[in-house]
Amino acid sequence: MGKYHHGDVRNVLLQQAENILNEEGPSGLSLRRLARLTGVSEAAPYRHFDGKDGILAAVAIDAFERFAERLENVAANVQKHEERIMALGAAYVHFAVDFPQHFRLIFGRERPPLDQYPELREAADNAFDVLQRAVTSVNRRADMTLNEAATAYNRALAAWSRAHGIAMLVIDGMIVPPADQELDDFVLGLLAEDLTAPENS
Amino acid sequence: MGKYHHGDVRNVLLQQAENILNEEGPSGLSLRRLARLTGVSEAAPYRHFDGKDGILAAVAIDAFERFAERLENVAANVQKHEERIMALGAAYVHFAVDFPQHFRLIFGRERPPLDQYPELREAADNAFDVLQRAVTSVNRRADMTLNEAATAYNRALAAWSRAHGIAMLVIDGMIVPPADQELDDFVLGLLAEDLTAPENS
DNA sequence: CATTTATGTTAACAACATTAACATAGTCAA
DNA sequence: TTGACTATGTTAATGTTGTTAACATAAATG
Repeated sequence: MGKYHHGDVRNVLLQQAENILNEEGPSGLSLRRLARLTGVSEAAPYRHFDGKDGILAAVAIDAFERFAERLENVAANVQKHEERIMALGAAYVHFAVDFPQHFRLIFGRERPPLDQYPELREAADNAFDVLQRAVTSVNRRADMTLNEAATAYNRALAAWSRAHGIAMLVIDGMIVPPADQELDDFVLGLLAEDLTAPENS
Repeated sequence: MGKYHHGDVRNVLLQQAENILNEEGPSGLSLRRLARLTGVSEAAPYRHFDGKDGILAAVAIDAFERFAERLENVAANVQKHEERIMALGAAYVHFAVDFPQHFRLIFGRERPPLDQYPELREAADNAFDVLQRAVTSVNRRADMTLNEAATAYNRALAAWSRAHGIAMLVIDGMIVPPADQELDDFVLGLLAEDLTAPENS
């Protein structure tokens, strides 16, 4: 009775899952509803994914890849070290603003456990490697002292956490970027603030 | 048959809910299990809370209050402006590390909508006011130019987002604070990094 | 062509949030 | 005190969820 091979059911499910996720977040994504919307029986998704976590993992992998791609592009196109750090931070936040649910998924606790999905772990490691490499590359020289290396590492962490904090607070609506300014400029301004500088900047 | 008035059921439920939340996060908190663990019927919680969101709201209010309390203490006890910003950032992260689930609850998307729980909104506003006020108080002088005021505001945002980013990445396990260093010192170091400074700091 | 595998189905299960219908303890006015 | 009202408890029901089992058929493979 049922139609078989309506096309690439797996991809249709995945695409539909991304749509739902974008609008309602991971908790609003119900497997049964997903199946219904896709026009397939309620148990069909289990033939293509390892349950709900499996679908979330697939979406997260996709998100990690797009995320890494963007960062790589930016890192490759900005030569000067300081500028590259800044540009990466801006791109980081920009991605979060463009795909807030995906961003939350890859960082939040609804992300399926990395050790249960090797491809997910790989995608995650790759994205963070891109980030870390791009930030520390210039600093990592053979003749660095231990202290200098530690400093370079701290810089990477500082840059990363700043971008992450801005991203989170913006997509949570706690920080509202000014309407009369480009998002990137706003982010660059925040990243460049030096809290130890005198007050009259 | 059933015992009535086992004591303060509302508070027992709330306490139990906090326990469960600490161990398993908001998704692991099931109303029915909560009721069972509390030794009360499965519908009883609905007499004391507005469903699951109601319980989460109550927990979140509690968390906001503890959070604000800590920040207020720190702000009141540190006089120098730069030092206060830093100390607040450290306290911010420290709270997140001490109560990761509560921190996630008050910032994440599982937090019940503020406009449905006025007390929750009040608690949230209060916490952020404490933060904002403590960071900008010294800068906000009557004779400030518009530009100076904007700068002060940006500083507050920068401080906030940095602390938030560190907090998030640490409790998500993406950043692992060195074991041989006090958490506060580690955080202070990251907060003080100036990304625009020359590389050999 | 026969068999195996991939992919679909329906039906069932247990857990969940929520609500309705009902019962009793505590409170308070008459 | 008594009688009504309210607060707080109960059980039972509804509808949704994730997941699995039992079954059916298309596609691939020998």
